[in-house]
Amino acid sequence: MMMSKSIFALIDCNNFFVSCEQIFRPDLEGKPVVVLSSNDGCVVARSPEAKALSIPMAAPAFKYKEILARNSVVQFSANFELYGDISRRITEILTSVTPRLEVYSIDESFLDISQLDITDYDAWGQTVRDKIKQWIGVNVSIGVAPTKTLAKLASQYAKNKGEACQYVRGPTSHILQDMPLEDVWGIGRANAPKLRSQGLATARDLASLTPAQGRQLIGSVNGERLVRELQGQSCLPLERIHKQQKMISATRTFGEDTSEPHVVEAAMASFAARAGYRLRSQHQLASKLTIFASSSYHKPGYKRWSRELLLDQPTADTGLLNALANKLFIDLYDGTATYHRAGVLLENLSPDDRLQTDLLGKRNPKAFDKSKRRMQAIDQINSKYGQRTVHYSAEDLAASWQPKRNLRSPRYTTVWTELPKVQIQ
DNA sequence: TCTGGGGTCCTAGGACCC
DNA sequence: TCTGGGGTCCTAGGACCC
Repeated sequence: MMMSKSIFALIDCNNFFVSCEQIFRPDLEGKPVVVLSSNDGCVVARSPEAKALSIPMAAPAFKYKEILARNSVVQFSANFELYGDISRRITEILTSVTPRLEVYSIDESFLDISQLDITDYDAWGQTVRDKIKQWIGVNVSIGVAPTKTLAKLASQYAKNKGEACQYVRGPTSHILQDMPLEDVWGIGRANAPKLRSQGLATARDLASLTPAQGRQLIGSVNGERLVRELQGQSCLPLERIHKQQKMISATRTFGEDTSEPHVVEAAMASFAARAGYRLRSQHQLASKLTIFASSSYHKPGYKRWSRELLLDQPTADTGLLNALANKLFIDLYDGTATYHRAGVLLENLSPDDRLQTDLLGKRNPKAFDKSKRRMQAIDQINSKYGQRTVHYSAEDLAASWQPKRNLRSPRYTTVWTELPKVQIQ
């Protein structure tokens, strides 16, 4: 039997967060623009003009204050409501290209295009790019190859060259020779120097290893898979089925450090509410709850505290999560620490459609149904009238922990009061 | 003064069991 | 000298991704 050869396309949005901001601010086209992480701490997206100023990815904004000011770099606080909505619209277009699609991250999707009748990948890529540019206003770079790892590499190359699409047929492509091994998907900070010390330098060098050497040098099955993928042998299938998440977390660095227990308690209550909401929207229950708090990693005496709890009955009830998180915090609080960051983690997730009854009879289906209805009511009200219309009073104990995002743009597409205004003259 | 947030997977090693 | 061996399960921590 002939196996048809797989062909993947990776569609990668260029400077995605910055591109989203520029959709509604065309006046910023061609200008240096950056988007900052929570608390306006780090640079997480840069326009080409900002990259040209040698502002690195993840640069702490305060260290680059001078450069940002001197070059009139326009700065935004991250606006994830907006980016998520733009991302969803791009996914819609890609789904019309082929339903065989994997949304890999907010700004990247893999398509399985093996079954599409394409004779000229460059022309096909150009069409897809033009459509997304015209309908959404975001530029993408596209890589086409027989494996996901090669498609990643190809799109990276296209982006660097300012081209719409790059096709990589296999490991002998010159593109592998020009690509430093640091840029290969799966080679990170720890492995790159190790490989360099072995005399390896490029993607081509990695592709010339045997799978066994890959396993030995990079470690574990990942190393073996990575080498095979670079050689053109597809090991990473398209993951179409929406996988259930294994963990849900809500964590924040505070707007200002605090020693006040009630401030941290308010934060924990908000984290529990946020995590609980996300748990319910995925129709899951959690039976492990962890809270943590830490001092600043960048100050001497960095310390991290955590407490965890296994529930004998899985839940998605914010009220309960809240109460338990608070109990854990009272146990954790030592009265002397200065807290910089904290969070709530939910694990041991299971589907919420059936509540397993246990032999000891600890589980109470009636209480479970009541909680479920209560949470549904709260979620419905909040989705109709806006986030936090109904919330737990513990969240109101303090607001000073909330991260600063003074430079956030309007949520143009998801909040009525923040719609773009059009002026007709 | 000021350094993000949210994930996944893998492995080593300890606990435990027979 | 020498102290069983083999299996499973769980967790912590590392490495990676965007």
